[in-house]
Amino acid sequence: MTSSEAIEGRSPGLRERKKAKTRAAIQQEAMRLFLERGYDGTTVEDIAEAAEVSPSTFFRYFPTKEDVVLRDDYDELLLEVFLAQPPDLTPLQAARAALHSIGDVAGALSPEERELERVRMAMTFTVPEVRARWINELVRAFRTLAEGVAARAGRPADDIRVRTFVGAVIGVMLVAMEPLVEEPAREWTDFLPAIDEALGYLEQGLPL
Amino acid sequence: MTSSEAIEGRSPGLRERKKAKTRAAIQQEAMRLFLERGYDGTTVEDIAEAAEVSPSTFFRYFPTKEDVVLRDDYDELLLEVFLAQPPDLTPLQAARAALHSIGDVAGALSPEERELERVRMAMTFTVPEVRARWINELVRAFRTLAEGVAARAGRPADDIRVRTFVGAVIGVMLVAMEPLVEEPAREWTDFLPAIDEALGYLEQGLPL
DNA sequence: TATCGGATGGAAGTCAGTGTCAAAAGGATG
DNA sequence: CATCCTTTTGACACTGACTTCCATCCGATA
Repeated sequence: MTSSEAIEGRSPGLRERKKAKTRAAIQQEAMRLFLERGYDGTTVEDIAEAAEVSPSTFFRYFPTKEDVVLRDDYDELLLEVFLAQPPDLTPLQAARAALHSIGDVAGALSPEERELERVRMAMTFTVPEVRARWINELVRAFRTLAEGVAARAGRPADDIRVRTFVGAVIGVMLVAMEPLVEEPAREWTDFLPAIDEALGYLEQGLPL
Repeated sequence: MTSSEAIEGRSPGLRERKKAKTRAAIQQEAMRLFLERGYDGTTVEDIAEAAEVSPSTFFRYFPTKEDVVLRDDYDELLLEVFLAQPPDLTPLQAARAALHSIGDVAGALSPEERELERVRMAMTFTVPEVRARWINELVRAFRTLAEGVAARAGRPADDIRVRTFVGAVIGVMLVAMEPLVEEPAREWTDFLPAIDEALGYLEQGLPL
């Protein structure tokens, strides 16, 4: 047991590695097919076949078809980065700084990863059902973020002002990225300047 | 044609009246069953049977099961009321005034209508799939609202400041009403003060 | 009343998602 | 290497949302 633990410590073991590979293959093939035949034109069975697994295995990895598009690892990353910002920044400044860091991370991705992210985002904004569920993800992510903001502001997480702040940030990011609906070919990082500008207006009390 | 038009002008004709009645019956029975057995515990077939129509007719009136919950006539009402506000108000003041007017309208509803609205709202916030799609409705409604804001501010509708404003208002209303998730028995009008307070913080530039 | 067109019911089919069970593979132990 | 246990997998059957198509019915109009 001791030696095996050491091996697992270094690399996650054959079992885990295989799972990760299967998950990646499913997502990869799904995006390829979505791009080729569209989201609705691709059945779960098609994806399973392309990824060389059974349909039931598909659902073991992704609870719904939408989750193949939605599942990513950036939400928690965003939270970590936000929490790691210097404490002397205001919450809004911290949020903007965190966004820039995430943008740097995204910029350093390999071409394949970038392409996968691009298609993911295109689907997220283009397919109505997926977009609807994505907003839930956003709310959930920022609900966690509210705790960070609350800690930073020295207020309880259910404080109306904290909640208002978080809600405004959610809404602003949403509309700043909304042009993606019309231009699915763009990457979301293209919209970082727009988000930043919008957060700036928020900081100024929404001048009109 | 002339006489029939006159009649239609007064009352919409038997056919239209029957359709409205059928639509109302489906929604009514659906809410009753949802309250009784829960959303997932009620099939479309159950609803159709209770409303004495065929399942195919159900889908002619409501494209999806979720739409039975989401379909209402208040979105456009809210827009009308907003546009009718005196032009000397700022957009935010006009939004708050419009909300109050809507609250008055909701308060004047008959007990049956109130109850239906209450269940609608409870389902909207409680059932994940429905809530996800509701946010889309909200976005769509406020996309129209953006035009009103733009006109009021003397700016184009795609101006980033206008969009930011609208996005912030969406987000703020969203989180202000979010406690409905925990307390589905409440009516949404109970949250008007909270929404109003939140919009106030927005006006002040999100003090923390 | 006769006729036209929209609304309805019903049947058959597709696809997403769930539950179950047995076979296969992974990994630990002797 | 042989064995045993656990996890993963595939196959099957089933439910429920939603679509399509066609025969039928009924309100509107002449």
